[in-house]
Amino acid sequence: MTKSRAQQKEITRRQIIDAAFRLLSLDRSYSSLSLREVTREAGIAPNSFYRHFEDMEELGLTLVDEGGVALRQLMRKARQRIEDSSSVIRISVETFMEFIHNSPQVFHLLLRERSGTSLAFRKAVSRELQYFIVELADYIQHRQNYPTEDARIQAEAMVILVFNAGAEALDCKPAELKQLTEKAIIQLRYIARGADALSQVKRKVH
Amino acid sequence: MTKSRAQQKEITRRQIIDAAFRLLSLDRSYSSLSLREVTREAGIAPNSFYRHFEDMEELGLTLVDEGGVALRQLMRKARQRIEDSSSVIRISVETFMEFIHNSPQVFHLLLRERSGTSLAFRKAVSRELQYFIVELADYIQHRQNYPTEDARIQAEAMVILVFNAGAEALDCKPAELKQLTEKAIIQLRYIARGADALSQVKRKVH
DNA sequence: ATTTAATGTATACAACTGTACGCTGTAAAG
DNA sequence: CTTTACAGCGTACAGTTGTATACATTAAAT
Repeated sequence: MTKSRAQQKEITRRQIIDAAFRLLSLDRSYSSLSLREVTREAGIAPNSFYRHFEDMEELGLTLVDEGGVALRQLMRKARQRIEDSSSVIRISVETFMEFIHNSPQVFHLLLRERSGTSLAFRKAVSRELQYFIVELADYIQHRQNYPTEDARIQAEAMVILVFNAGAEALDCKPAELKQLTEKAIIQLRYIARGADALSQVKRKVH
Repeated sequence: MTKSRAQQKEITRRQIIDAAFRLLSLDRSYSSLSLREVTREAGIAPNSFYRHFEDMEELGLTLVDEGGVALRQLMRKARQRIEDSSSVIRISVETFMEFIHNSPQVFHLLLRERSGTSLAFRKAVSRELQYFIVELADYIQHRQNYPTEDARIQAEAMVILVFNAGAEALDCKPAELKQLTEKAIIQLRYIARGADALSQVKRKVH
């Protein structure tokens, strides 16, 4: 049986996406990739690219999307692990650091395009981050019943700090990785504790 | 009197540096600039570039350096302002946000090259950040006499969060800027308060 | 069975890049 | 005054880029 047209197209599309991910590394950002480079890596003719994406931008947004999905899947597993453990913070941070270790390309993409030159990219990455922030804020609010706004501000700080620890992890030796994780955990505990203390003050005043 | 040779060279060098800064914007990162583009903006011949810098990388490192100097100068002014005020955190964050507003190009550069493709750039930006972190850690340690390590972790979290607020500020409407500043201030207070609480626990245990 | 439509290719081109080479003018050194 | 050294320019070249156009193949629609 020969492949259907749609199937074959999907295969080629995947080749392009995978090729692009493969090309990302410590010293290669998405914006530094050329269309031809991607098609070369994918093993197709330059013009064939246009049969699947209008732009390098469109491909990039697809990558961000896929990266986001992968990240969310992993963090869902983290939540399962949390149920067996005492420390939410520790499990979450460690899971995230594992993700970065296992698929650094995805994190490279998100990290760099978060402050990149394309507004569409920035928005896309921001959306992925918001996903985590909202979820974490819900968790916090549900657990400690803070005001919504406070929970969100707290969640945001936490996500940013974990993200930052990930960024540092990319450049550091594997030996220092553990230390980096511990640092992030301490930082999140500062925030959790501080938010706790300050929200109690608030309630007394009211 | 005609200009001395060294003087004229310095002038041209400045033209290159200024041109590069001028070209940086929301949708133009340093790594996306070409050598020819910079020389065009500077009003010199492409080859003249080499009389002053070996590389675009060398120019870029110079820009990071200059940006760092400008930033440090401003924060020194902030410290003067602090003496007249009660809130260290508020003054520092507001001063930083003003800096970003006044010279966004410098911040763009630091923000993007912090996670860019050049190791030298990343190290250079990291050095600038360390400068703030160490200084802030000293301040914290002196004021609350924390353990050195704890103060550093706390300072790092603070600097990261302020830097992040700056990143968000670049993309937001001027009206939301105030709100962003307040958010960062709250986040830093969480950290300050949390670190306080946790270090007291530590002392009791010892 | 014939036509249609779409995936993929090869060729081509103009734009842009970094930089090598050689020249000019002139400040500085002798 | 003569010589040297060097900032700056013009030309040139090979390499890369995005993409327009035309064409081949073949699954799907008629």
